[in-house]
Amino acid sequence: MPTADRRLRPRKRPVQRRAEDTRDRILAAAARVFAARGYAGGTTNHIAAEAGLSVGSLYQYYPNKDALLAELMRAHVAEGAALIARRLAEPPPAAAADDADLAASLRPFVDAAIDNHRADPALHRVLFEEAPRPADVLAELHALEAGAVTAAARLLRAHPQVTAPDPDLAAWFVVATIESLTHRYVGSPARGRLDLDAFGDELVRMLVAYLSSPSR
Amino acid sequence: MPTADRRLRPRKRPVQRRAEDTRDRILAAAARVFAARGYAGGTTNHIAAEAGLSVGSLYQYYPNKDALLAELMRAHVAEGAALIARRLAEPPPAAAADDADLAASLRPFVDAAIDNHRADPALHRVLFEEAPRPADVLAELHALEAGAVTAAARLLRAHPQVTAPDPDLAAWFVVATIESLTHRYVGSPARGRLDLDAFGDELVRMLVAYLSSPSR
DNA sequence: GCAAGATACGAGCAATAGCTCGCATCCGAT
DNA sequence: ATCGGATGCGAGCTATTGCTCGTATCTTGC
Repeated sequence: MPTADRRLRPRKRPVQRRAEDTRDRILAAAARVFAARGYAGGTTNHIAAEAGLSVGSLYQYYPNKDALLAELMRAHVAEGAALIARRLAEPPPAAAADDADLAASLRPFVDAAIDNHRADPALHRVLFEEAPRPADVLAELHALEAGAVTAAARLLRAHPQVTAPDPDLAAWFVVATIESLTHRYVGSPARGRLDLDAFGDELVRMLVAYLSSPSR
Repeated sequence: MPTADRRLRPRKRPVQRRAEDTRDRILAAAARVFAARGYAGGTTNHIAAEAGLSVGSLYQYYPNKDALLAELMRAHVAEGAALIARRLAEPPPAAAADDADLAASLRPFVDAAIDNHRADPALHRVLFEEAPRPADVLAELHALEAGAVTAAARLLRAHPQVTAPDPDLAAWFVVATIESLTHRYVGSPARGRLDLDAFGDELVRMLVAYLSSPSR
């Protein structure tokens, strides 16, 4: 059983170039091992071996197994945030009809979600489902989601064809739907019958229909 | 590390009344312990203690830890199947407009999903996210989902106001959306701001909008 | 009341995990 | 060239886990 609460941050700052490489090698190895063997099955000895190092070296840079996991989570979350920021920064394609406009606005969110899952679905699953998530990482995650919901709500308010009476609620639904369905899609047998682009198209279609349906 | 592949079925059929009670007590204790401490953290000794028994007794009825998990999964899946069957058997409320009709048809699926998650979200999470899922249970799960998709597709074809060009694809989206969003909802901080009924209503609204949106 | 099987017990075994620590090796500043 | 700190090593300690097995207790049919 892992020793629970210690520093989850690296125990030592590398000062030589060599050490920095080592640090990265360990983290990369951890990603591969966790993805392949799961959290419980991915032992620190496996990770060290995969990195071509001894356990001792591993523990010079990471105080315990959970620290490795936390670092991977942080990296993945940061990458996700960067991904969506980049997508949003892209100039939106010229708008045509109203619906097309809304669809174009939603597309960056969908594409970002797809990108974030496509890279390494197995690792993603281990990080955000199987593994125990330390409180601070969970908080970071929720903050990220809250940010996305806020951004989505602002976007919905700016689009006149959005008929949802409560944009905040609708925004939560939009974000949750994108995240959840993408996640489910990549780990589903349905993937065989439907390629990623078609999936994204259909997802956008559903959201547009939901948001611009005649109000009640 | 758990011994991987052995019989996952109980090792001994109880013949006395007392034993049957014991079997049930063990399973109930396992549910509580797994829900509270996760899969890895829920040890067989914990479970035995929680059941007020010794480990030896536990192993008279379940050959190993994974068998307990498999049994819980089977029970949960069976309950889910029963739940949806019951909901579908209920006489649908009298139809009004077309949209209301479609909404009424979708409602049983949504309610069944909500029921299935509401009972014990923590256990549900452990069973279907954290824990290793044996192949046969996974297959059973996929079969259940495939069945739901088929039923949904049939339903969609029968509803004239459904504009989706590909009912099979739409059916997958409907089932995936219901399952995933419900799952996400029960384990989300958003739950505070939105009660279950309102959630179900909004979910149905989204699906109706998606399915009956003007075709493109 | 009694035998025989069913049930329950729990100390302890074997396996394996996370992690330490004393020592070897390497690198860079002087 | 050398010296000191940074880096790397890996046998092995400690803790814990899943699980066994010999024994004790209870139930039931006669």
